[in-house]
This record gives sequence, C-alpha cells and structure tokens, in this order.
Amino acid sequence: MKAGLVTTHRQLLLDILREAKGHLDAKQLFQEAVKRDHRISLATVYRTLRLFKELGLVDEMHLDKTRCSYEIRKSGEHYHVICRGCGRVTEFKSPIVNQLVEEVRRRSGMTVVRAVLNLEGYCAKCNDKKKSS
Amino acid sequence: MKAGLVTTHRQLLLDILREAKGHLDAKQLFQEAVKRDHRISLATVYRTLRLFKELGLVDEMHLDKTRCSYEIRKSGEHYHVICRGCGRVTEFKSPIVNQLVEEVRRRSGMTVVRAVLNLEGYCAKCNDKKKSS
DNA sequence: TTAAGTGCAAAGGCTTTGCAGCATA
DNA sequence: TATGCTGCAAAGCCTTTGCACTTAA
Repeated sequence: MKAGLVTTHRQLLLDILREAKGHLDAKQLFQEAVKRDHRISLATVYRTLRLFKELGLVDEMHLDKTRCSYEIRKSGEHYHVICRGCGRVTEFKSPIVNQLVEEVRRRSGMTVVRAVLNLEGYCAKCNDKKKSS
Repeated sequence: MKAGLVTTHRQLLLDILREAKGHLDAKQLFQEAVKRDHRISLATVYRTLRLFKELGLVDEMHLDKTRCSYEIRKSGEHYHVICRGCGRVTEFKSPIVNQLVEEVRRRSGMTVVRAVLNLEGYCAKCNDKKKSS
C-alpha cells in the first residue's frame, strides 16, 4: 500500500471530508472543493477517494444504486440510520454488533474486518408527516 | 403499487432467482435467462427487477460500487457475511439485530423498516491462503 | 380490443483511464 | 532530475428510457 504524496489537493479534500458533518458523495465533494480551488478536477477527486479508501482514511457507503458516499473513518465503529423519507443519515454506536461479529467468528472461522449496518426507515418527523397527510 | 401481469418472462426470472443459491446481479440473471429463452432482453431484466423490488419479492444488495445483486426475499430477515478474498456471500440470522432496532426506536423515534447488515472479512479458506503465501 | 409488456438502440449518470504537462522531493 | 500527481477528454460500465411492436387479459 503506497502512502502517496501529501499535495495541496489531497489536503483540501481531506479537510472537506473532515469538516463535513454528514456524508458526501464524489460530486458534492468536488463541488465544495472547486469553491476553494477552482483548478481541481473531478478525476482527481475520484483518484483521491480511492487512495483514501486504500489508506483506510475514509469509508465508502453504498446507500443505493446510484448514491455512494464517503466519510472520514471515525475512531470507533459506528452504524447508520437512514430515513427513507428525507434521506437524512444519522449515526449510532452499539456494542451489540461486536457480539454478532464474535458469534460469526466462532461459527464460521471468518475474520471480520468491517461491519456495515444500516437501519432504514422513517424518522419521527417523517412519521408525523405521513400521519397528517 | 401495481401488481403487474404474470408473463412468461417474469415467471422465468422469478424461477431463476428462486433457484439461485447465492446472489445474482442483473447481468448474471440475464445470462441465465437467455439460456432458457433467447428472446429476453437485458432491459426486461432491469425492468422486472425493479418491479420485483417494488413488490417486495426481492431484496437489493449493494456490495460495492459496481456490483449490485438481488435475491429472493426470504421469510425471515437475515444478514450477509462477505469474504473479501473469494467474494462468497453467506447468510446468517441472529435475534440480536432486533435488539438493536428496538434500541434505535426508543432512542430516536425512528420506525425501522429494514436492517441491512453486512460483515466483511476473510473466510477460513482465504485466511489459510494468506498465511501460506 | 386495449392496456400492459417487450426488444432494440440510444441516452444517461457515475467512474475510470490514457496521455501529456506539471509539481514535488 | 525523476517520480508521482493532475487536468482534460474520451472511454467504460451499468442502468434507464423512448418508441414502435407484440402479447396477454
């Protein structure tokens, strides 16, 4: 795994990802990057995201077929709650997942590197909207 | 939600999905379908998959950026263990996930419709290969 | 008969890549 | 100077769509 050079573009993209509260896809990341340095290209964004992913700096999420977003890897593993109504993504942590990982390891001899857990549904706000409409 | 007609093509695709032990992507499904009826087109496969998804007959999985596979919805919720080495997908069930769903509901008022849980890692076989190489 | 499904080919969106130029160690 | 990064444009891949024809109720 190559570390690659620290360039201004890469620094910029990392900064944006760090600042981003939610999750960004390549296009959003590019649009934000262009605001700060109009010479950056979309190709660089993709290449950099791939590099970051290989370095373990970011995690890739596949919410649906077309959307694929990235976020800075946080210290602890966390999981996602996605509202099908408004599209909001929030995070949560729970030690329960570790129990699962351990169970799988015991049962199948699998070494689990990463656990992806997405809960899809409707948040409180969107539930209210559905009721009132 | 429209039920749609039961056509020979749709029946064929449903059969293949039911027979498939693992998970199929659109292309694989198409290739298998063509063997049995060479007049079917890839467009129909996509259109049918979308219909099945809307009807709740199949579930869509987003393993990575380019691969998106489908499987018949089983009676109970189950989750996936994906080997990064050989790409094999196996399934498991665990009641622990329901605890999590309940926890999220209590904490945030979210109504969870679906839980997607993928454990990524290396299976016993691939672990051995890594050690011996 | 008539609404719905289908094949074909074209278009669409996102992502990757080839290559020449540029920047960094 | 040499290696690696970048922009640009083109190509790639998967998926969707428009339209005319066909099929099933």
